[in-house]
Amino acid sequence: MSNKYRTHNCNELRKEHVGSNIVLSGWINKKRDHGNLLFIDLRDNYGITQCIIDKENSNFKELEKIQLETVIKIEGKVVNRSNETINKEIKTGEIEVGIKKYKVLGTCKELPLPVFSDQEYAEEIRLKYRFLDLRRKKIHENIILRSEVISFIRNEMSKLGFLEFQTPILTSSSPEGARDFLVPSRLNPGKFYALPQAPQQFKQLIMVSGFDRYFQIAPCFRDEDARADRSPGEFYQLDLEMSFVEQEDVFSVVEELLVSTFKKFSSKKLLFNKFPKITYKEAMLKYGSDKPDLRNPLIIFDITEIFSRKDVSFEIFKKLVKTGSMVRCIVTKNTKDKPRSFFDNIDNWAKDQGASGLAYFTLEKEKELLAKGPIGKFFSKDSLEEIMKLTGAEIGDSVFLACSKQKDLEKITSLARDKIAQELDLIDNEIFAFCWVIDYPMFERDEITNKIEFSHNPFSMPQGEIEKINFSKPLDILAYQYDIVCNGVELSSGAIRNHIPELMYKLFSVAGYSEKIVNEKFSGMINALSYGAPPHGGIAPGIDRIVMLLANEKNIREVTMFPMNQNAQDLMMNAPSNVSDKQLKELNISLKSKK
RNA sequence: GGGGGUGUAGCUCAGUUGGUUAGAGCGAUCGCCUGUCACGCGAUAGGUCGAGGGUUCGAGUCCCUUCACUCCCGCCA
Repeated sequence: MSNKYRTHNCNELRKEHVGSNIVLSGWINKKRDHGNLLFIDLRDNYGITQCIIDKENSNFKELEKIQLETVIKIEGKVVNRSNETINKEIKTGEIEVGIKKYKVLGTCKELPLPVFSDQEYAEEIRLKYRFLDLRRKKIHENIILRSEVISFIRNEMSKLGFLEFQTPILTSSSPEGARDFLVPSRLNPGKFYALPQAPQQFKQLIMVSGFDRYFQIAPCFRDEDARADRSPGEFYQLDLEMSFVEQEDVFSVVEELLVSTFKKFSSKKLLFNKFPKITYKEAMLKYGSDKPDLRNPLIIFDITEIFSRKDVSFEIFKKLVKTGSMVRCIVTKNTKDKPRSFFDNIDNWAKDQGASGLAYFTLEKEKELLAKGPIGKFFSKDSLEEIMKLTGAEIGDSVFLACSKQKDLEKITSLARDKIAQELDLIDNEIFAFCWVIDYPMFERDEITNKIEFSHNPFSMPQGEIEKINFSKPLDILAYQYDIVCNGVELSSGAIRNHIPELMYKLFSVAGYSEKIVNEKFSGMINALSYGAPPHGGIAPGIDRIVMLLANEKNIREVTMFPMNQNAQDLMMNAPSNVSDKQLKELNISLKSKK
């Protein structure tokens, strides 16, 4: 493409263009002014071309004064660079453009943050001037990567026989799950739409409508507090759903897709091409978390039984165990020679995390097996042998122990597993370790209210033969509910859905919802399921997190073009903002207090 | 809602035990410089030390309150 702005882009010119007259347009990335000779690095989306002008040219004085990031058009001639002046860092580094004429296309004020630098800047300023920030190399490339990943996924999904559909953005609020974003309805005063937390019900309705395989790069809106890996407001999922499938069918589609995506867009190795399956229960025991980082070789062991032995005299733990606490431990290989500070640092760190600390000892053999460390003396030789049997620990290894009630114990051992692995540098940053976490429980008991609640998704299919499910023991019911985890990041969750209305009423009644309420809140769904629904299931991998892993970023805002800050404000667009009284009146809304 | 961290020039940061007129690099402005690619050299401008209060002869520094940003917990079916 050649027009009045350019004959080439800023990454196109090579040796073979030497001698030709060309037109380039772009931003002034950097100037190097030698007084009688001026270098200008002209930048566009594609790259950088060095342009040069000297005092013989009448434009020289003006160009010397021009601000960085001004958009200009340059007419000139491609010239060869001598060997010593070739720049191998850029693709156009063998040539430069001798400037004949130039024109300013867009002026630029003094910059609030430099564009050409690789330095890190405060997010507040980056988000306020996001359009400048996005010109910077790294984030510019991240956003391009995101585009390429999405278009690759679209293409793959299409090849796999999935059809892409859009679903409504204005929908109804649902009682389960996260806090909704609400939108007042002008035509229905006092009533509200909700933005979808996910197209969950719609995608099931698509299956009931007879479309066999659906996908969508779907925006999801949840009004919850932010984290580094969680944008406030909105995020994107690769939402997909399939009819007449079992869990394994969903797994094989998603594995194929993720393996090809990660192989295409990253040089890091996949630890498993076939993702291992870990049950929820096993994950909580061995890793203390339902999003285990399998790059980390450390495993948590339950050794509660040791503390009912007579030859163990660690009374603090023994007393706690009698009142229902458990003891779990992490074994580190060959750490007997680590300095005392290593152990104490971890102990102190655990205290900072709100735990009572991490007790530890090291297994050593002098005349006979013994435990060294502050609590070593409380363990007999036999009890140590039993611990070694339970955990696979060997002489020279150290054992870190925590004692608490199950939930706190899981949390602290999970954190400790990460912390200790970091301290010992056990995590290989150059791999992706995927796994499935399966067999989630259908229900859980709320610790505060003591009520039975859905633990994940109320629309999931319970496991086992439907006639034989024991609803009087709801906590034992498992669901066909699954997550994909990669490097400790929860990438997606999905389920085989419950397509049988009677069964759904039963499950909802366990969680305290009457048939009437279910009919009211999920009328669309429950009604649809009563008119011939196919068995179906799906999953929804998070696009932002996938790109985050591929771009090797720890913060989701580094792969999001226009993110909000932690307080869900858009500093560039000034959202949220006040609205006029007229708007409020139309919506039949009055504010309690106005600022 | 709770805990941690940060806040000093347009940007990135330094600032000792509380002690004179708060510094550096980049950027800006002006001058010098024809082969740089983080060009170099010289000069100038630029500060409510986040805000408010307190202690003190004296506060960027100590104390209290508060605000903003960020990380974490809660929350996120």
